[in-house]
Amino acid sequence: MIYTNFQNLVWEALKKIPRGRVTSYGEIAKFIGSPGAVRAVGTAVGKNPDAPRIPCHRVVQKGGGIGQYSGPGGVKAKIRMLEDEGVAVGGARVLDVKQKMFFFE
DNA sequence: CCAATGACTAATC
DNA sequence: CGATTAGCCATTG
Repeated sequence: MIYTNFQNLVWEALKKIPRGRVTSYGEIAKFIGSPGAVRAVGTAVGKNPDAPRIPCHRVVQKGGGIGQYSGPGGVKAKIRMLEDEGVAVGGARVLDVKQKMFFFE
């Protein structure tokens, strides 16, 4: 399986997210040069090989919503990993999202 | 090339 | 707050 360039860009962006921080699909889309391709970004993230180097669980919805997670454990595991990294999560939502949200440079 | 799909977002109800 | 609708774009068959 050969991955597309779009997917590589998305995963490159994911690797830049520091531990204990989260980002939104929209930010990634903007960073890779396609501000409106949030749907495509979500699809690309979901197809990632789930390698340890790609922290796909640090990607949440713009308003702080957890969103989805295709890995083992689903959304539940995603929340757990975030909390484990120091991101406070209440229900299916990041509490201090404005503070934890990471923006690419 | 056309149609369907999906880890999104914003607007409405 | 949850459900629905409509736009959005890259990928896939």
